[in-house]
Amino acid sequence: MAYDTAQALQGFYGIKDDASFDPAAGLVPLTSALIPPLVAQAFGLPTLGGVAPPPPPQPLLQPQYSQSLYGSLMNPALMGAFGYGGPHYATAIQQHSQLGGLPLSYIQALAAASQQQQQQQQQQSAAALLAQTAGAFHAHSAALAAAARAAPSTSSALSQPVASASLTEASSGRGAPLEPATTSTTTNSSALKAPQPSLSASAGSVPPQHPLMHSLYAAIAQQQASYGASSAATSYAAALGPYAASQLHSAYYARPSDTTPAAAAAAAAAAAAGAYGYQHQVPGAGPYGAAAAAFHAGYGGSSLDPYAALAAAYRPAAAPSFPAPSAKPQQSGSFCDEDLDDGTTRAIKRPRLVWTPQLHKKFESAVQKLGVDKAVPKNIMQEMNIDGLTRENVASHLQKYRMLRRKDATSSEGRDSDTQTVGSKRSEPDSARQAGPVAPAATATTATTTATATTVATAFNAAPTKGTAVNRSGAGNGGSGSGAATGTLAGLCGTPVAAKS
DNA sequence: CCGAAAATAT
DNA sequence: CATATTTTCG
Repeated sequence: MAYDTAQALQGFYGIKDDASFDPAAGLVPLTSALIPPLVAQAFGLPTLGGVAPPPPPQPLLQPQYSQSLYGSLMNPALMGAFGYGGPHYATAIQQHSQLGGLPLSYIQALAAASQQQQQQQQQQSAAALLAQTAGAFHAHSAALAAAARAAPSTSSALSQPVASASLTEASSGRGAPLEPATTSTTTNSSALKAPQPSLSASAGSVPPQHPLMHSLYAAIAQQQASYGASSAATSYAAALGPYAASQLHSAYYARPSDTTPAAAAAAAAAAAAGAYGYQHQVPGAGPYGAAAAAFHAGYGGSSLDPYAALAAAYRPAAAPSFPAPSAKPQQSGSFCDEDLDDGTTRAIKRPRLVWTPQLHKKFESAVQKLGVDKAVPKNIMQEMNIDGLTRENVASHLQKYRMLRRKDATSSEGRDSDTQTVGSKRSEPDSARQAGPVAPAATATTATTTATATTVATAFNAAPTKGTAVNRSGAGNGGSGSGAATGTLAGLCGTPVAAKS
């Protein structure tokens, strides 16, 4: 029988009650199958495939502490802020972690997971491995950015991602190093080159770097070299292109409010998990992490990525995310506009918005709140008040929404219609004083509330991809009907916004 | 700014 | 290939 990831995870989670392992605390377990040997090696971890390290009885770390370490480990910038290299830091690591400075809890997670996925890992083909490696990179960047997002006093400076900055600068090839693969067909050639400079750059020009990071980059570089000519390199490179992009993006998503180490860890973990296709929606995990993951998942989508499917499948379950231009007007400008630096940096495309159920819910209620005739993009957008959401986004969604409604109305409500006119909405059932030019849809839409609502909702919530029936288990919030999810929503709405207008 | 249709991305 | 989202256009 097929290996049940959901079950495995569940079992995994069941093992501990300790806060250190509580996903809600921000530590999302990464299973061994998800951790490429390469990474393990770079981090000085014992080979996970072989000897499964016995899961230590109890975590020694204070959850918060481990999270901090985790976060800092993944983020050079953060480490700088933490005064990495200082005696305090060193001591802390030495004292609390036995393996390469990784938080014990993290290691434990790997260990536990490895026991369960050992088999699988052994069977992985070279291709899968490759894809994984790429995925790891991706995950790393996601985590990196996510962590950076919460860097204590650095957050504001993050609008100009440290790493990415050096990446772009160093990769003097003003060509299109960071180009996130414009056309799928042209991806190959250009993408093949992109990663090269990126790697060397990040390895060399990021000042305060944790030794482990060096190892990682070194290992990856090495790996890359060995794959250099093979066709496989293509996929690897392709996967790496997004690496740069995702890093830049997530940095832009930085939110001033999200500055606690815990949040950082949560975000980092979630992001990493997401990048791996493990959009395991953990209750309480920072909405930002989830959001980031959702976005990043979109970038991991190499057809060779074994986890791409999962990522896709999970995407809708994640908290809605938006390229938050940030609350600060001064910085917000830099978002979608191209950096004028010196031509080395290219404009970054705003990531595709994913209309998650939560987001759609907001949209819907906004539409209801406003009347039929007031429900136009701009108003809806304002009503929703979601950071980073653009009018275009709404307009588009509205178009689709109306389309569905119309279709639905006509098909299921042919004659008796109005019976349901129920006004779950107030404010203008009869204010149809708009005899004018208005849309023909108006009438149809007004009625059928209930009937269509369901259908529409369904249509909107339907998961995009097929495949992977795998776990959706723990997540649970994918459902449309159920309430909850409020927490996430709360996290979503934040500062008013922006985007360029 | 709106809405529809074309173009892309997934 | 079908959809979801983004862009373009009137």
